[in-house]
Amino acid sequence: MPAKQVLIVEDERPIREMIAFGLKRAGFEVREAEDCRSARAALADTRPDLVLVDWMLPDMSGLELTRALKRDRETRELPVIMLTARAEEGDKVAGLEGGADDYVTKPFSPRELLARINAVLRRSTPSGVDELIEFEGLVLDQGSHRVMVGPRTVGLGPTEYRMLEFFMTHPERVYTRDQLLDRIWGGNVYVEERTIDVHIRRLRKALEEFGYDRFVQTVRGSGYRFSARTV
Amino acid sequence: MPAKQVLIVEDERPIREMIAFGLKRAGFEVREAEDCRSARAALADTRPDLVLVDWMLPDMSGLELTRALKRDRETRELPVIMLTARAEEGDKVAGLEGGADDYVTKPFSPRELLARINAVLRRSTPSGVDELIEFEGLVLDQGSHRVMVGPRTVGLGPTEYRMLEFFMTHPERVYTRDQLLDRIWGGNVYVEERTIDVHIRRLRKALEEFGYDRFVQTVRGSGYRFSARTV
DNA sequence: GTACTGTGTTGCAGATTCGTGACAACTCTG
DNA sequence: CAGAGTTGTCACGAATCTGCAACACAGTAC
Repeated sequence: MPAKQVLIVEDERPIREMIAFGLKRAGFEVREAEDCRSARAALADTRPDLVLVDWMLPDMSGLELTRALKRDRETRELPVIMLTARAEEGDKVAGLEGGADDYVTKPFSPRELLARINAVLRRSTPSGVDELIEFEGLVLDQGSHRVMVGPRTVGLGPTEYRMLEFFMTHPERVYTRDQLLDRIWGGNVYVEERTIDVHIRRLRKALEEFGYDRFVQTVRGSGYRFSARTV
Repeated sequence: MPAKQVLIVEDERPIREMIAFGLKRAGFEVREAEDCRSARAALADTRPDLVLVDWMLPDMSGLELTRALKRDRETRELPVIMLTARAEEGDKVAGLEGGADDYVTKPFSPRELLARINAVLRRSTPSGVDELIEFEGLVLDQGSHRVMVGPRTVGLGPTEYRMLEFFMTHPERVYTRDQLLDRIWGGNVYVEERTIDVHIRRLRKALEEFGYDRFVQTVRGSGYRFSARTV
C-alpha cells in the first residue's frame, strides 16, 4: 500500500511541525501550508488523500476553505478534518455544516489525531465498488476476501488468500521466494524461504479441486509465477 | 425529497413567528406550539422531523419536555434543538444532558439556526420514511429500529441492532474489528477489540433461532463479514 | 548412470485466532 | 430502591493456521 499523503493547513508553525512530525513517523507523506493561498497552490500540483485544516487561519477561515473544497467537483471527495480550539466548540456544527468529515478539538493527542485520520481515510474508501479480478472463471473479490468459481467458493486460509491475491494482482511475472516473502509476509519477518513452497503447495491443493492449480507455475531456479497462459 | 417538518415550541409569539417565517422560506413545513401541552397535542397527531424547544416555557421547562421526549421510545429518535438565552448559557450542559441534539443561543441569526437544523437533520436517520433492507427474509426496518422475520421480531439489544444495521447496509465486505469499532461504536471510544467477538456472538445467538446466524461470517485473520451467500 | 541441486509433499508441535460462558459494573424501569 | 437488561472484559478451551524439518522426487551436469 502506497503511503497516504496528508496536507496540513495551519498557520502556527510549531503546531504545524509537531503534527507533521507525528504523521511522518506514522508513515504518512506530509505536505504543509500556512494559509489558504498556499494550500490551494499545494492542491494544484499534488493530490493528497486527506486535508487537515485549522479553523482559524489568517487569510480566510478554515471553514471557507472547507466549503470551497466541497463545492469544487475535483476535490469534493477529498476528506477534510478540521482542527478547532476548545473555545470554538460551539462552531462544531458549523464546521460539519461546511462539509468537514470530522473535527478534532485542540489540544489533542497525536494518538487521537491519528485515530481520526485513519477512521476518515477508511471511511472514504468506497465500500460499494468491489474490485473483482478474474482469470478464466477464477474470480477474486478483494472486498469480501473471497475467491469464487461460479457459485462455489474456494476455501483458502489467510496466507493462501493473501498469496493468491498478490498473484492475481501481479500476474504473468516471476517472483523469487525472497520477493514473495517481502510482499506477502511484509518486509520485517524472518521466515525460511522453503516455507513459500509449502504455501504454494497448499494454494495449489485448494485450487486443484477447481482445476486452477495449473495457474500457479514453478519457474525452476527462479521462483513462481501466476499465469492463465498454460504455456 | 418531501419537505421536512419542524415543530416549534416557543411561548413568545414574535420570536416564534419570526422563526416560523424563516423556516418556511427555507422550504420547511412548520408547526407551532406555545407550551408543552400544545406541543404534546401536536406530537400526538403529526410526526415532525425535528423539534425546536425554547428553554423557558410557561408550564414546564423545555428541558423537561426534552427529557420526556427522549425517554419515550416513540420519540427517542426525534432530534431536538434547544433555544437558550445568553444568560442561561451555563445550562448548556444541562440542555445537552437532557438529551437535546444541539442548542442555539439567543440571539441567533436565521442563518445560524438553519445551519444547525440542517446539520442535526443530516445526522439523524430519516424518520417517517421506513427504509427496509432485506436479505432472504431477514428484514431490517431502519425506521422503527427493528429486525423481523415474517411476522416475528428478532430480539436484539441496542448494540446488536446497530451492528446488524451496519452489516446489512454494508454487506459482502470484510471489516476488521478496528473498522467495526470505528463505524459502530464511533471513532472516539476505547474498547477492546475482542469485545467485538462477544457482540458478534450475541448477534449470532439472536439470529440463530431464525436460522440467519450463517449470514454473520468470520474471516479468520481479518475480521467479519455479512453475506447472504453461504457457499 | 551418478552426484548434485532444486522442488513437491507430508506430518507435527507450537503459535494464533476464535467461540463461549461467566461476571461485575452500569443503566433503565417501574 | 430492587429487578431486569445491557455492556465491556476476562479466561479457558477449541479450532485452525504456520513454519519447519525430513524425506521423496525431478531435473541437470558430468
